[in-house]
Amino acid sequence: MRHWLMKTEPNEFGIDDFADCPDQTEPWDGVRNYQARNMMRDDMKNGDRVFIYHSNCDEPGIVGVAQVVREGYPDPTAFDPDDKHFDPKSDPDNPRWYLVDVKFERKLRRTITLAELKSQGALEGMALVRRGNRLSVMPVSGDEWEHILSLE
DNA sequence: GCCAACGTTGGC
DNA sequence: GCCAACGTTGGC
Repeated sequence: MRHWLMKTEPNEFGIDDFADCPDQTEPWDGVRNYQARNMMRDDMKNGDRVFIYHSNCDEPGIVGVAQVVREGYPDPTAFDPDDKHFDPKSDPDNPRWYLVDVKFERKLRRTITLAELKSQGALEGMALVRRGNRLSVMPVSGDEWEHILSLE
């Protein structure tokens, strides 16, 4: 089993919105980055666990844990002209964008902030804490996962 | 295939 | 709101 981290903007879709959605399950649509796409399409498997991270907000950091419950499939929002993530170059016969469904597992007792993550020597290899990182889906090693949970 | 211009991300 | 970092686009 692998571990991951997925970013979301709390003013768009935060951890509380996630906890409130039907079946507590959400198709992680709208990702338009090829590296992130490849991980969702090829690497994320049912049962993999995922940190939910709040970005672009007052207190960026890890706020919850989720689980992959449906493996990569074409992102329907790419085909919908009325959707803000519509991509006319994504052909239904040859989809450009993929997503996974994730299920809310729990909210952390507190936000583990980006500042705190950056202060941890054990985490300096994480893509998240490196400068200029813009990936919205990224792998987390087993050791990093355990270390982060131990901070809670 | 290079690379300048442009758009987006996201911390601060 | 600023701006650095990065990805994408498109002319050549």
